[in-house]
Amino acid sequence: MANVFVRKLQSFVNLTPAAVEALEHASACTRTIDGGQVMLSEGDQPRSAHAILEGFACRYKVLPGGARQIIDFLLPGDLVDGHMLFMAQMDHDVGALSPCRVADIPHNTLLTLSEAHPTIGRALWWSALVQGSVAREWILNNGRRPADKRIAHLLCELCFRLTSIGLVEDHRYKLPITQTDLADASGLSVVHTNRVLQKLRRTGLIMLEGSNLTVSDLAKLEHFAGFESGYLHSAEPTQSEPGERAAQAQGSR
Amino acid sequence: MANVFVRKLQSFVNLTPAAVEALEHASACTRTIDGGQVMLSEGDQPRSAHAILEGFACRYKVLPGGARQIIDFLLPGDLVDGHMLFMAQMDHDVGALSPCRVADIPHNTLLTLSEAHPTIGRALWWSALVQGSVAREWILNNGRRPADKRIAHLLCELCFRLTSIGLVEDHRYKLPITQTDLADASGLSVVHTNRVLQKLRRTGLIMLEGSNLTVSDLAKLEHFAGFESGYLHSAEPTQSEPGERAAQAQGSR
DNA sequence: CGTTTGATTGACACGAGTCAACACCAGTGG
DNA sequence: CCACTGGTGTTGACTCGTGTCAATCAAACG
Repeated sequence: MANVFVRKLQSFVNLTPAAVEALEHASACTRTIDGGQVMLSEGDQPRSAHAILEGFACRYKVLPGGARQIIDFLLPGDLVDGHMLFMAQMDHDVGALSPCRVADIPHNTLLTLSEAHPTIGRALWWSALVQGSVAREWILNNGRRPADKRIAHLLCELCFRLTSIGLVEDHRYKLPITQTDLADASGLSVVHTNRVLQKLRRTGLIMLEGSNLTVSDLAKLEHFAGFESGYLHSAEPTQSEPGERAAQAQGSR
Repeated sequence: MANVFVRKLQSFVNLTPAAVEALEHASACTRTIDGGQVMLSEGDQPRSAHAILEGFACRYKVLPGGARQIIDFLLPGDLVDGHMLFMAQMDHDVGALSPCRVADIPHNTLLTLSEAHPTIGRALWWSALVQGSVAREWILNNGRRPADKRIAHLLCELCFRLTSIGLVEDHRYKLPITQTDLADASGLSVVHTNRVLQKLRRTGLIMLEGSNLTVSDLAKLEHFAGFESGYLHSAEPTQSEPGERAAQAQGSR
């Protein structure tokens, strides 16, 4: 019933019904953003927090030379700038990869809610911890895995995260991401990324038609990539009932 | 007067005198660990939090093949496992790089203190946010900077962080870190790390005698590495009085 | 003294980057 | 309706940064 954002927080911490309703109410004010648009820039001092309800976005940093490194992908349910509740200014950019619908929640509101409902504050805190954990895994992935496993691992992570919000259907999910994005996320060049993807397809580990990715044998891909979902600290153990969750996700607009 | 850990939290959030005293009291129970020892392993479920008071440590993850990636360096004042207040189990290892003195603070105590002194909870939260921010910068550094700038950037970060706790004296600081560690942190091989270090020395950017690193012209090194301290979200702007801070640090055992 | 750990070298191999075309498609506008 | 455009994917040829292997050295240590 609640929106993806609230449901995700719920999966972290057991929110009281009152807290859920308050959050739901607070995140009612939404806004859409075109794909390719910049949502937040380095140095920004937003006065409200943003949660993604629909669409894909990403954090990234840009080097003087123009090189870009994607730091994290932001999926429906993710809190974009929770850290801005306390920090002075953004230390990275956030851009929409596809058209996005985001909820705007004023910092005041969020802070007030956190005091009224301690579970909310804890959920936000937890969210920050998980994002940190994911970032650490990315350091490992980009630092010590060869290109093919690196990209495979990234795809596994996306698959896992999308599954938990019911966006994977029949082993297939939409990836509104260009090969350039994939390259910038894994620290490779576009050309090499292209070749690696071809190899993954030839090997039968993935199937790509346009922006639709099919992973017929997830276990095989995960084994190849050395993927273990522990670092995502998801509430549900690996063996959850994806059906039920998916149904829930579909149900809420 | 307070210990490094408390002082660092203070630099994040303005703790009340009562909070400072409570924290100081809570972190009075210390313990020493030999260099090279493992402090925490993946899967551990510690019942107390650990703060480093003296010595160097690092977070790292290990791949099945044996490859190791260092995720972060832990310096005096750093909270090692703040995330374990909420998470089920460690998703990475922590090892001491040099003999360390660490404070053990039971989770119960820390949680109780957080409720009694809201500023403490906020300081811990902030600490998690900063660690996340640092991790994101590492992703950029290891993903998009060439080997020489990568290592230079790492050295800049260490210099900056050590300066803020008064461990840099006369442009020189102790680096109890082997080239293997440096390699594992920057995602390079030991051999190449060695050659890069030689180049940095030849260029006059750094001076290495044993484990003592001297950076005579910090501005030059920072410029070369493209280092900007913003991501460390340090309270003090770049132009602080290192003299005073250093004196403080020396004073407190 | 042997032993061990860390630093250093050289030779060589290979993964990944770069450059430059070209193909394909969706818009877009004349 | 078709030419033109820009973005994305795909290729090939070539270069170059890093990794690997193996040997040597230096310092620390029992």
